[in-house]
This record gives sequence, C-alpha cells and structure tokens, in this order.
Amino acid sequence: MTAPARKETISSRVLADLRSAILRNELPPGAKINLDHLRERFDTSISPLREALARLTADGLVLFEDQRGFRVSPVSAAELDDILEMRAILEVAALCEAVRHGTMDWESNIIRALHRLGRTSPTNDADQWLTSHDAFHNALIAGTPRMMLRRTCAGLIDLSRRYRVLTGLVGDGGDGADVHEGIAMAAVRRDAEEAAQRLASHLAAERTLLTRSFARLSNDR
Amino acid sequence: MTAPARKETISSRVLADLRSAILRNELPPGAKINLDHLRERFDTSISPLREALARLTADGLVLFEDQRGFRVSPVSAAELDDILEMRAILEVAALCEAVRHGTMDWESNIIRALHRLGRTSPTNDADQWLTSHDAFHNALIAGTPRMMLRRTCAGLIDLSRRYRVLTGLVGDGGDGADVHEGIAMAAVRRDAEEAAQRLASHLAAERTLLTRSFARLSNDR
DNA sequence: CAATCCAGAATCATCGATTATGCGCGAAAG
DNA sequence: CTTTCGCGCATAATCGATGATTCTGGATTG
Repeated sequence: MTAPARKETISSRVLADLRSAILRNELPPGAKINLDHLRERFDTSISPLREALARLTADGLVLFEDQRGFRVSPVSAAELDDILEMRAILEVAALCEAVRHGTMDWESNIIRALHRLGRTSPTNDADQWLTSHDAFHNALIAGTPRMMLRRTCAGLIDLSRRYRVLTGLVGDGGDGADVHEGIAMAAVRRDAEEAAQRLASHLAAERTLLTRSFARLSNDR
Repeated sequence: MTAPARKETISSRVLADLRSAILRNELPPGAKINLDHLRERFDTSISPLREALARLTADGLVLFEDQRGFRVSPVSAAELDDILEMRAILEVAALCEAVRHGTMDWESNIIRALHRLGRTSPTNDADQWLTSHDAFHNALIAGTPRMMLRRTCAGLIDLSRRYRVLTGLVGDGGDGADVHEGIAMAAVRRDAEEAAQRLASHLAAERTLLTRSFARLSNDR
C-alpha cells in the first residue's frame, strides 16, 4: 500500500473545504476572512482554522497580514496576465516532457479525462465542467516525472479557475472543433511538437478571451 | 508611507527564524520536526509555531503529514534537477522581461548587488557569499512587473541554496572571469539577447556542478 | 467644515491544558 | 526464530480562555 490510510486532521478537512469554497468564488476575491464566522461554520476552534488558512497561502488563494488576519486573494488584470503567461511557459514545457516520459497510464488517463470533459455540459453544470476541464489539463502534464513542474502547473490551473467563474467564461469560447481532442490525440500519438503547438494556441486563445472578459467586467464596475 | 509599520506577530518572527535555519541547513533536510523542542527554543507556544510551519510549506521547505507533524523537506537528485530546470526556464524569461521593463532603480540595484557579491569572500564567509549571490540573482529579475514570476523565481533560488550548502559548493566553480559581471553588464546595457544567453549558460554550469557534487555526496553515504 | 482624538467594540494572536493518535518495545503465539 | 498483538509513552492536534491590537464612529478642536 502506498497510503497508510491515516485519519484526516480537522485542519486538512477545513483546508479542502476552504479551497473549494474559494475556487467556486463562494468566498469572493478580496473578501476579508472573519475567523469567528468561519470557526462557527466549520464547527471547530481557531487553531485548525488558522492553520488551514496559513496552508492556503501556499497556493496564493489567501493572503495574510500581521495583526490583520487573512483575506481571500484579490483578482486583478495583472495577476490574470501573470498566471496565463506562466501557464503558457510551464504547461507547454510540461506537456513536452510528458510526451517523452508518459506511461500508458498517463495516456489512458488523458483519454478518460477527455471523455468526461466531452460528456459534461458547460451550460448545464458549469461547476462540473470547470472541474473536468482543469482535470483534463492536469492529466496532460501528469506524465512528466518532475513533481515540481506538475505541482506548479496545478497551482496555476487552480488560480485560473476563479477568473473563469468570475467572468462566466465556462466552455471553450466556441473554438469550433474540439481543441482538447486535438491536443489529446497529438499527445497520445507522442507528437510533442504538434501537441505543444496546439496546447500553446489553446492557452493563447483562453488568454485573449479571459483578458477581454475580465477587462469588461472591471469596467462595468 | 507604504508600510503602516505593524507590529510583527510571533508567528512571523518564528517563520523568519525557521526559514533561515532551514536554508543554512541547521535544520537538516529530512529532519523530523519536534514541536515541543522548537516551542522551547523559540520560547513560545504551539499555535504560532504550527502556523509558521504551515506557512513554510508554501516555499517547499517543510512538509506536513496528517497526524505525523512536520519535517524539513528532504533533498534529492530529482528535486535538484527539477529546481534547476525550472530556474533555467523561468529565470531567463524573467530576466528578458526585466531588461524590457526595468527602471533605473532596477539597474542600480543590480550594480550594487554585483559589487557586494564581488566584495564577499566565498571561502571566508560562505554564508554571506551565498546570501549575496542569491541577492544578485534576485536583483536581476526584480525588474519584471510580474510579481508572480518574481516570487516563483525567488522561491526556486531559496530552494537551490540548501544544495549549495550541502555540497559545499560556495563560489562560482572557478568559472574564470566573472560571469556575474557579464550578465549584469548585458542587462544594464539592455541587451536582452546577450543577458539571457549569459544567464542561461551560468545556470547550466551551476547545474552541471551541483548535480555532479550532489551525486558524489549521495554515493559517499 | 475638516482633521484629530479617544472610548468601546470587534477581531486577531497567543497561551496552557486537554484529548487523540501514532510509535516502540516487550510478551505471547505460531 | 519470526510475526502479531497490545500496552504505555512520546508526540501531535485541538480546545476554550485570555491578552493585544486594530477598527469604528462620534465628540472635540482648530
């Protein structure tokens, strides 16, 4: 066994719940986090709550300031651009590595993620679609042996999600034929060049759309 | 004023001390962290200590496992390779951005960091040399407006440090003429191509040296 | 009218004690 | 002789209470 099946700490449970709440923008970007309210909501005491929040700062989802507590990381056009620039660099690099080193498990997980993504309706269940979409991107890069690269990309993909929720940009922007399928096929075919190319342009398209939508959103307020 | 001069929390003080202790390998890689001992050492209670450790997981310097507490992240050839690969990608990209966007402050901080590095003896005060060296690398990329890129690179530079301490690889590996000066001059001259080229080959050299030294170290034990 | 100051309230940070869990070791079983 | 079990100890995790700091809003002053 690889997992000794340890009992989860309260801190870890709260961590997972909080992350999910933030990623779904239930705790909106920039919001002040009131420890007492959350303590009550999670029916626990301050210590595990603070610990969970401290751990969330690792992902960039929460900010901490001495004597002023925690708040949900705000969103900004600058951060959005940073995120997508870094994804463009790292995710493409990771995919190339994955194509070189991926096992059959990697391949099949891509196929599975692609299928699930295809079977999810962006309009019907937005939340589920986002989850499937992010899972697909993670599946693509899962083949690289570089754990650090995987984790960093995963973090960036998480950060992207809030912007999609915020702008309501769920579903590929009517890109026409399924872009994801093209990436997946090239990857499984072990065509690194082609896969990288397609992923890069998919990310570029996402970047244009998200940036534009977010700018519009900011202006409207 | 930009800084309201808030009083530092105990948690933050402990965080800084712990980070420094880990980066100097005073708390060696892989070491189990005993909460009671550290609590006594820092003359505080468990809560701020746990919080500081939780925050340190953000940098990858500390690992946490449910019901088993914290330990210093272990070192490995694989992680070393990951770190240096990501530095090669991100730091070069960041430098290019910095050359494009850097202000005069950025330039002068590079010159200053270079000077300090030159005036520090690797053999005489190894710790100080490492600090100056890392500061120089951070100064190079400080010009990019992308905060996320800066932070990520800074984290990677921190992670590298432990390997240098561990292998005793302090000082440029007798690279001959001062490599750092070459990078700095190209950067200040706003020659992105040349600066990137020089930084890339500096990092490549560091990679070869560190990888070899670390492998030797691992074999000897 | 604007800026400053000062309670009092709200909130954060820390502590010491308590509970829960995992680990090591020796005894018992096979 | 090896494996398994269970007890007791070391340690981690959590709690509720207390001490500090910041924030708020209204009175005061220039």
